Amino acid sequence: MTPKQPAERIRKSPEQVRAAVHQAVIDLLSAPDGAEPTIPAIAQRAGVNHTSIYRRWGSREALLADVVTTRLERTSPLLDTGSLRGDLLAWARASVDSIRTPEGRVLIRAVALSMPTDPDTQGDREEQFRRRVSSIEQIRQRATARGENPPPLEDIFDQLLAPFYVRVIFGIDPPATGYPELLVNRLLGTPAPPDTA
Amino acid sequence: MTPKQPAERIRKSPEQVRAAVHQAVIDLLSAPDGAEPTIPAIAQRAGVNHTSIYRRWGSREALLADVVTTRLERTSPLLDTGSLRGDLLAWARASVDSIRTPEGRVLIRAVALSMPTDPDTQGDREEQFRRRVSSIEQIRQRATARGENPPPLEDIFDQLLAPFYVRVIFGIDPPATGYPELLVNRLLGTPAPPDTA
DNA sequence: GCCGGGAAGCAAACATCTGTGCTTAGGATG
DNA sequence: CATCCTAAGCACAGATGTTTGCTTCCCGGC
Repeated sequence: MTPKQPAERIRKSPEQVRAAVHQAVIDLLSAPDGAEPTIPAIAQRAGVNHTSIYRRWGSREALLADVVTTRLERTSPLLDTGSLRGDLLAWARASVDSIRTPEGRVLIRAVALSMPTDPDTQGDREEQFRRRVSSIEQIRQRATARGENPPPLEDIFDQLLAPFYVRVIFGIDPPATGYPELLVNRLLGTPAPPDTA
Repeated sequence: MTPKQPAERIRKSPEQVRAAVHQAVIDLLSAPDGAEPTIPAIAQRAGVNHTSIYRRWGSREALLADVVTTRLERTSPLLDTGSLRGDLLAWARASVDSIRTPEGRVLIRAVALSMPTDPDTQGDREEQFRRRVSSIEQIRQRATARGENPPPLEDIFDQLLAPFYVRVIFGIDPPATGYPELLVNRLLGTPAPPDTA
């Protein structure tokens, strides 16, 4: 039996709870059987009482959404390279790098899984969708401001975003080299190479 | 209150149970909150005892997989049009039609959701994946036999399959007209238009 | 330094899901 | 037509997840 010192009984601050729970969610989504972790399991892993989670987030769905959006918003540097092609390439490269990590895959998957199908939450779904494509939208707007003529959002969605998501879902690794370039070239056409292809 | 005749107490035959349960799964996946239905809920909806489901399928995952594969295998006519482009177009049209129906969306979504992430079931995942792309593979093989030179599976996957899945997941309807043609043209190149570009 | 709001922790009730032993209907076989 | 075997239904028990009432601590303002 574990020695139980009375001093162990320290209460975590709200911020500590938040951080611990978020990390636990990521860990549990990444590591074990890939199944959606239960709230008691998350609580135990985070070392917090499960009631804290229930009271704070209310449901596992809300918790998952919170974790995912928090993490995703943290990883969007979205650098301005000065051209539409450059921006899209940078974005695609960042995405490919992301889905090469377990956490990245987990987040993408969680986004997909947390998208509800029912008409009730149509608003939520659109909100989620807009969040997910907001970087793309910014890239498009910048391009337009520059006088470039970016493809419609739907085209970028189909050709750039979709392959990432579906590969993550099916567990198909992206090609080892040149994948971002391949996708962007497909989308924009091959860029009149100055020397070689 | 519903009139409860004692004659209601009829036992369903195994085949009736199977059909009722399958239908209940589809209904529950389609209709209510889109969440994954529980076995008791499925049993109630199907009008069978939940133990019958537990004993027969063992787990909800297995049940879902059974329903999905059964349904999907039923809807794959896969006609031979005589050319790679024609076959792909037919496939894409069938897919678009499919994801315009609630049941089609539900099935796609269920496939995506049931794909496990963990390395333990790597075999299962590849099996599932192969099942899902088997029609594509057949189309490719037929094309090769004809002397045509079909694109690699991965390209078809990225450009034809991926948009369907991701649109279903995010709830984005495909363009009203010309979508299958658009995707196939992107994949194969525009087919030497006789009049205009 | 005292007080009050907010949130974490605890325990226990509550609901729900999962699984088991048993009975019995229904169909196949002889 | 009698019998056997499979699987459905029933009742109940065990496990797990969810929720609530209450206490205690931390962190502000006064």
